[in-house]
Amino acid sequence: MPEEHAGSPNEADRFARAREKQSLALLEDYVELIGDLIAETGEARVADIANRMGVAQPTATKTVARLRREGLATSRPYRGVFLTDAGAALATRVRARHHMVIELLMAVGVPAATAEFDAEGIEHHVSETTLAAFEAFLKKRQG
Amino acid sequence: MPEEHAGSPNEADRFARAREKQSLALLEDYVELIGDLIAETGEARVADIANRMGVAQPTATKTVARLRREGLATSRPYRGVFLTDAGAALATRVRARHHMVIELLMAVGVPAATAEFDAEGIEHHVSETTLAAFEAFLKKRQG
DNA sequence: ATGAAAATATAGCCGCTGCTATAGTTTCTG
DNA sequence: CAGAAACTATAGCAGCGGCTATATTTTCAT
Repeated sequence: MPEEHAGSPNEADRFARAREKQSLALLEDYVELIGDLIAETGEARVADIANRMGVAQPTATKTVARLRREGLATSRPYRGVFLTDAGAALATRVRARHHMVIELLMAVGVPAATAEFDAEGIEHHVSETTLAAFEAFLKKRQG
Repeated sequence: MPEEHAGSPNEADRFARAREKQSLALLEDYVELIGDLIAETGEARVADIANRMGVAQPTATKTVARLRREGLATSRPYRGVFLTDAGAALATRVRARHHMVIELLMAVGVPAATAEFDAEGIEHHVSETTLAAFEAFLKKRQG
């Protein structure tokens, strides 16, 4: 018989889930940003990605390599970066969730600038269930 | 003159802030957990910490060493772990924020179990400003 | 009090995400 | 079209946070 100390849903599981979400967070940010760059300027160059992410250029290069390994992007040396179908689909989902989090935060009274800052970290940990709840809350409130 | 492409508050700054928050997240989790263990059982042993965090024992040992380096905890070999004043103060703040996030999520319609899961990752990215907004929202709604 | 069990520490491995320095390509310009 | 500038890739370093395997210490029972 296990102990089941504090929080109801197994504490270790909660932490494990948070760790897992975190490992995907960076990929989600990159995919969203690459999608934005392509939409804005027609292409996503490593230098632009690095600049917008606020990291050194080799860091961006390395992460793009990981995106390739994960099947989210393609790229040829000295050329731009492109999203695969999976990458584009992820970008779309991530962008929608990002905006929803910002809207929810503002709806409960968080100033816009703060909402944009905090959303950057929060979004990656919002589950489908929570996202649906946010959507319903916003709809009821202003719909 | 900088470009200022997409999001209003400098995008790179947002990412930098999220990375910084993330680097503190693990320490916050450990400090909160150690405080809980001491409150519940009178002491925090490495084995218990590892078990509750869902990691292997050497991982917990290593992180406790980091807590010591950061001035948040003390420990002597083969003995329990204790919080410094700074560690205890952090634990209190973290616990309060954690509960506030769960309450806010439930207040906007997220099921309790989901709220507890998602809060584990979300809490670390909630700023003081956002926390205050949550508090005001809850007060107005049910106070 | 001694030997077994439990707890902790140490060593050494891995991948990720940063970084700087430098080499190699492409692109632009005079 | 050649040299400079800009961009990208590669090499190599560091810290973090996982892991397993193993050594050490403490605790518990006989």
